[in-house]
Amino acid sequence: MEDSDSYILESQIGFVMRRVVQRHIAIFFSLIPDLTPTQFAALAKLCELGQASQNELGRLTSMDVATIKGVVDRLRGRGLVSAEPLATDKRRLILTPTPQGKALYRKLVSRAREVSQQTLSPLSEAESQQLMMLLRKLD
Amino acid sequence: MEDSDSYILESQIGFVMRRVVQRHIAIFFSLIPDLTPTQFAALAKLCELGQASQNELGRLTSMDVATIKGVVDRLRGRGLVSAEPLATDKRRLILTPTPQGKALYRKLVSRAREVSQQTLSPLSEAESQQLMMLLRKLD
DNA sequence: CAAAAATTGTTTGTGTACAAATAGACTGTG
DNA sequence: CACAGTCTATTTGTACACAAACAATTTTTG
Repeated sequence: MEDSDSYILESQIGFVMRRVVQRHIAIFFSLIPDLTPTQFAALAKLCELGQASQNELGRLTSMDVATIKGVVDRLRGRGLVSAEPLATDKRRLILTPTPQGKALYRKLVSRAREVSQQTLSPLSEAESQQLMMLLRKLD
Repeated sequence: MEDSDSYILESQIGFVMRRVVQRHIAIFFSLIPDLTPTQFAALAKLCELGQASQNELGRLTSMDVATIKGVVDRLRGRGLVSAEPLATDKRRLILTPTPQGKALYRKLVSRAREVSQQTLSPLSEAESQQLMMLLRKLD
């Protein structure tokens, strides 16, 4: 019966994940103060693709239309991404990384790998793989 | 050498966690549209404690001073939490859940448990425990 | 006890994140 | 071909999240 007494906030998956994400973002910032994780994700995906519409980039990086707009605007504002409307489909805004965007990405990518590594550093290799496998199932 | 080619955004712990958190928040909202996860966390912890200063509540729920202020302001605005300065230490703002706050918490707590359960539903019991154990190490 | 240090809370500014509404452009089907 | 439905992007509003700076108040310590 004492149903409400058994709710331990600290044991809830959402609470723990929020804390782990906070730690991860702090590590990211310590190694890559230049960009936020979200901005880096958008830039990385765009560099991988070479080119994409804003909407497409949002879908591929799991960002809402409003969110990706803000992120892209900031990347454009810093000259890392250029944008122009597509002639054959006037709805779309085609994004391309600028040379500076590509250069920055190349410069940061090894540090980004380091971020993932540091985040997982309390775990063994086997544990890290286990964790990734489990998280993927919740994706 | 082709170092930058081997960065797979989708395999990075940060990216995957961001997606898992997004899914969790969506589940939370579907079952508990009344409050955000953050608001519920603050209310839950305050109900557990009976009483706390704003700063203390923030620390216990892993919220920054500015964040906890916003969250508490909204809970106060809805009459779920009451606040008054502490006589013996005029810096502190003592928070207490109102009767409505307590009632809402009691009403929602079983649904909150359901949120955690649904979030973990793609995993077996053993896998869920494994995941929680691994996440705790990253905390 | 007095000055230095620490704590609590507020404010401001930037950056996600999502819902909902809108406008313009395309696509498909009748 | 028309028009209903879909897609892309923008805008607005709300809610975290954190850094940095500030004021007021303890607490520490020399």
